[in-house]
Amino acid sequence: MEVSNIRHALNVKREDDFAKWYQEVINAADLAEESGVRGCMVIKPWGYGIWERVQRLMDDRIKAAGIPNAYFPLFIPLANFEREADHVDGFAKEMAVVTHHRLIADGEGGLIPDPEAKLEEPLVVRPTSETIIGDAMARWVQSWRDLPLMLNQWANVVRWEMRTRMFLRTSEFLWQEGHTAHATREEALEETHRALEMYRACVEEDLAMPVIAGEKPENERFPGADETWSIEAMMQDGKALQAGTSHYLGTSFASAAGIQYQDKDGEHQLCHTTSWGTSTRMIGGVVMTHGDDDGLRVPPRIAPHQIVILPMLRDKPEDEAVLAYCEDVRKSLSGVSALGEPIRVLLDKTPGKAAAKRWSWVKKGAPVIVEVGPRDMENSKVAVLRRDALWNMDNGKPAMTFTPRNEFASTAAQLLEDIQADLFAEAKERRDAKITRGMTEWHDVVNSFRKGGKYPGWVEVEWSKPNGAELEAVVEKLKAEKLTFRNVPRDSEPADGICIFSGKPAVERILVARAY
RNA sequence: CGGGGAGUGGCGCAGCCAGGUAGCGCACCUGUUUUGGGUACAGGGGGUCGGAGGUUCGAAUCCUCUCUCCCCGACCA
Repeated sequence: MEVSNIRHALNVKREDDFAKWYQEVINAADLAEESGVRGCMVIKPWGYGIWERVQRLMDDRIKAAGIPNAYFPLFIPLANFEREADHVDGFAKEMAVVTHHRLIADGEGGLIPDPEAKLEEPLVVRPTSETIIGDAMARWVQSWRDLPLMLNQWANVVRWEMRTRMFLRTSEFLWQEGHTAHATREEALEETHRALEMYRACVEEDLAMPVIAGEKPENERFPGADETWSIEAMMQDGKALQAGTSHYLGTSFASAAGIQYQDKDGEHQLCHTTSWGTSTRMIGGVVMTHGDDDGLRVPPRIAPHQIVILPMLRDKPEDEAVLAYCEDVRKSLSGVSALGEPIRVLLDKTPGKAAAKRWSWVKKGAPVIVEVGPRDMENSKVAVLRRDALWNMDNGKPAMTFTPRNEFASTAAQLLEDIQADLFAEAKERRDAKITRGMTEWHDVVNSFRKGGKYPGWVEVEWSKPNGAELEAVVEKLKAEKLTFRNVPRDSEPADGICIFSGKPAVERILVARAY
């Protein structure tokens, strides 16, 4: 299919070593780097710019749902976690704790925490904010008129993970956490689903990453939640990535924090709460969904620069004219909107060889690269390179299209919309081809993962949704094959067969996959 | 935390086993060359070898401790 003389921008190909390729893209695209602090990364401008775009688009959706932002403390009193037993069980093993508030010299040129300055009560660096936001909600909710109470926070959180991976699992990460309190279970569930749907829309429409929304089985629930829902994306190696979660917390957190209200009859009632979050992990998902052997491909909606204009400067007198021509091209785009927003154009005047700059933008994944040389100027044209269709398969060279300059401005919006749509379609097609349905024997599932090639994808099976010891046994069975349950797809067909694990009548269909 | 691997100029690596103050490719700087485009040649700048301690006349090379990263496992919204 692919001509062999293509000289790709990366040294590692996806099919040769996916993990190494992932690292290389993050490097080559200038997204982030190691910080020297265990499990923590430095997010570089291009990576952070993408995050800011994601943040903006998600925040718009949250605000459109009528949920305002607020900010709560980074430090949470230890005692807060002791109130909800399941919650503390879930997070105890991975909490960073502040125990002192002062340093003193150790006498050997170093510094140590001052034993005299030990905190009465240790403070936990938030791994999530249910407990501290719950405190506030308890104060803020008195009457049924105060409900629903809906809040969102953009923040950093810390979870002391054993093994970290850039963007996918870092000790500190950036995220958004929504927290709501409602009068009834029905309203809280409705909010849980509204948040889930908001995530699905944002990730599919903005990040161009196809996901499957559904409910997590009991063993995968958020600590303390009654129901956990997720959106699951398939990476190019067939593994699953949880890209967002939404939880119905029942009344357990309300009970722990005392979030209650007086209803119209004057009776005290516990609130039903929800929480939901998405994080910088989504950036890792974008890399593993849209990246290729030449680096990253950023979907136009989340690209900090959608079009990069590259003047072919050669330290010659005509450089000035080329630059002026590029300025004109940029100006011609200034009134143009694409995908509902003013188009974002960068004229890259930084010194350096034009060819090297071109490849750096290819690796970063700018959706459209426009090259302009003296000859283009002479012909009133621009050379357009689509990052999502980089190569001319006939000659193995970059697929440049020479477009009349006045035509380019009028077609740019459509071009970006096409790229956004094509990236999504490509990812969706790849994913759908890798989901297997209809298996009724467990050993067939095992074989499909063992022998189904390098990247076997997912399998959807029917099961009887057991709990307790029976569920544990099933989870162990999965574990033995390095498999996990992902979710029960929201819109899957009803079950009509038997449980693949027990042979009992099945009650639903559930996705099984290897996961990040 | 268990097993394995690795940390040498910006990036990728060699040197280490048989210790004598560092080398290659890319990138970078200067000049020339080339000019529908990841050109070529010549010259040049930059590192004290993750960190600390030890052995030694002398350590990137040997020993001890420690930090960090990668892979597998365990663990994990």
